[in-house]
Amino acid sequence: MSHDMTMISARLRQAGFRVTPQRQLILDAVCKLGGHVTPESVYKQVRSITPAINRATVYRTLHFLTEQQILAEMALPNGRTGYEIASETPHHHLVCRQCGGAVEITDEMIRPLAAEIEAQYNFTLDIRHVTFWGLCAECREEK
Amino acid sequence: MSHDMTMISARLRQAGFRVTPQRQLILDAVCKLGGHVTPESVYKQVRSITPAINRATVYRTLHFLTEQQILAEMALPNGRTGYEIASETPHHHLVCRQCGGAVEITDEMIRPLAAEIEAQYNFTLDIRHVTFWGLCAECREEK
DNA sequence: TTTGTTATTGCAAAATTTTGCAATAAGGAG
DNA sequence: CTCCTTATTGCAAAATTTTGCAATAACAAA
Repeated sequence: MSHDMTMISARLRQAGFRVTPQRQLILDAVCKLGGHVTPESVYKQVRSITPAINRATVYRTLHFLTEQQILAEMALPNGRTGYEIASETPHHHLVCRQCGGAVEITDEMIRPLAAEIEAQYNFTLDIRHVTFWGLCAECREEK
Repeated sequence: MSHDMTMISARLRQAGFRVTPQRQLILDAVCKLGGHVTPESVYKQVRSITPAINRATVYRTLHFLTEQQILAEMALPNGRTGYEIASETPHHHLVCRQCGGAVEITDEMIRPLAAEIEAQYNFTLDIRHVTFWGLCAECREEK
């Protein structure tokens, strides 16, 4: 999953935000690294390209891009926060609290629940990413 | 929702853990404060009773009690982690990303999804607490 | 009660993340 | 191309959270 910078730039400017070199570098880094990245891994990756970036900017930009739905935030097994490129078709994770392994599940799976919540609580779900915890098959056997 | 210290003590000792004054104080504090507490609010509460406790112990104990399913961990609107007494009947939260308000939803609601995930992925869900994000009715109107 | 094992704590330092504020620079208007 | 407004960054300090290790103290067994 990659990113279309032209599209994204237009969207951001449209909304009154600015497209800075830092934001581009950070987004590139997330793509380059692929999968689930941490603020620290992004910082290191960007740093390997240029020293012209501050750690605080990485944190702030990661939050920002998440709000803009360009990235998705996710709970990592160690209790920290990870990020990934937000795909148009959202997906969710089953994380094993024993081995830390993660399995993806499709959005269709939780759609019925989303609809019910919406109807019953008049609450507009914004399920870009949900993490469920549990035990994977292997770890369960070991017990 | 309160806690039965006798019961809990037995359970912990049974599993080879120890029942220390710190753990009791922290559990008391969570109950006394009620609802969703933060590590800092627990620390302050305990401190107001006795200075005999360290901040690191609060963090470690909160984690520990969560693993023991005596507490439940939850994502707070500001991105930090909160805790609450784990009720026998688990429940989940809808958190509004605009106003930060939280609504509880019952476990029955997500049970069907849990069953499907279990069947399809052979993954034992451990849904003690799930947080869904979105927009509450009021905040949606304001847009 | 006393003793021995080892889970737990306190402490101090490191690691991670957030925040206020002045300086900088993106990008729309002229 | 130049100017202006103000969104964004860098910096430094604060706040939050985790971790290694030696000292302490639960509690099971004798």
